[in-house]
Amino acid sequence: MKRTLKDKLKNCIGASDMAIEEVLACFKPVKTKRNQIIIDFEETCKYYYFIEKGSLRLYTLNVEGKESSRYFGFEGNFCTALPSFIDQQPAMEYLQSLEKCDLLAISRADFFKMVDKHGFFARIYLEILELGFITAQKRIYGFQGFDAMEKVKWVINNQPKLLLRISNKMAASYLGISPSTLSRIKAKL
Amino acid sequence: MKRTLKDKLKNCIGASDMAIEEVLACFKPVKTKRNQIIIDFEETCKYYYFIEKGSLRLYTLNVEGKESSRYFGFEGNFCTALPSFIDQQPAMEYLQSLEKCDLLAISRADFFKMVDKHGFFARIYLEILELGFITAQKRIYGFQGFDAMEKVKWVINNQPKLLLRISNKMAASYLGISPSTLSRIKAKL
DNA sequence: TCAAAACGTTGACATAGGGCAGCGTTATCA
DNA sequence: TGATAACGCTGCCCTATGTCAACGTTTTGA
Repeated sequence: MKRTLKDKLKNCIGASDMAIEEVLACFKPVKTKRNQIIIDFEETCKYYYFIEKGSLRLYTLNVEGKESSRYFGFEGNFCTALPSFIDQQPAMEYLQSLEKCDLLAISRADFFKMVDKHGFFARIYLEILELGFITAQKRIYGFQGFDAMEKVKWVINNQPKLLLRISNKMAASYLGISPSTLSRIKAKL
Repeated sequence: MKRTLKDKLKNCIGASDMAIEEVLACFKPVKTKRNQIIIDFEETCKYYYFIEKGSLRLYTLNVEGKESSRYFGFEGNFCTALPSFIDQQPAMEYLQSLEKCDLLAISRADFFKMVDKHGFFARIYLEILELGFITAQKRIYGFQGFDAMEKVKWVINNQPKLLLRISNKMAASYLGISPSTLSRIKAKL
């Protein structure tokens, strides 16, 4: 049930068995259906999720109702509407399951309690932030001023799993191009 | 000389005068000319900079030599090629002064020493990362699938100082539109 | 297991915005 | 402070990509 998360924690330097058990105990199992909205647009995010099985997507809708995806999470990833989780404002985005998922949820209070109490968990949080920041910067540079073809190539190089596991429609909304354009580009390569 | 930084540190909760002095002592003054390259493309970033006076820009060049800007820092901001500072890879971007600047530089070693030693400084680092992450996410959502006009409006709302202090050319390279388009849009508003 | 809905692909068409050039204004630094 | 270079604005033209529609295929869940 918590196999994947436990393995992940065990790989941390300086994490005693007892500390790991204490952290693990904070995570409660949550099962979702396919296409279930886990965090709604107006909602304030209360949990951090770990994906034991399945996949999640973070996306938002612009004024005309067009989707824009910013993150896809798979087995072994942490995932939540982080800006909202951090400063407790309405998420202004959706967290959605793409398949049936086995998630593990930790409440915000428990999360920051563990961050304060256990150095190894604080380091996990720091690494999530560092990695999130770096990925976002790369994506900004990787997309800015490139045409559709180059963006697709960028994703193939930087997140090869993505185009394989995600529908065309969603990948297009991640790339910021229309599904037809993505389809045409795929045909050329 | 370190007036602005000192004031900033004094506003931190749980920062004793002694701890503040110890942190301050790690920052060495650096003066720059206008348009000086502070971190070069291939360089690995060794310092974190605090801006006492002046302004900085982070940008990169794509294959065709086109500029893409991702951050503008002003008085009171911290600024560095953070991805490179974190994982000690070549920056793949430039840090440039936009005016004569008074900077304060802390070495990577000292920086992380202070993060480990002083809770209040660790919190500053965490806040930089959290804010950087949140800003990057907002920018991704704010730019994705919007036309040039809407992007300009977005920046006016979210970073009002930017268009006032930055040249058209650089603002355009931040927005991912051409200077001519930015010019035309400004004429309409 | 099958009907209905969602999705992917492709063609025709429309358009936002890029590139370039010319001109006047502003900024730079020797 | 003045010569030179950089910048901002605007008109013209052109291309990449969005929109829409049609059609066949795949997926879904009752």
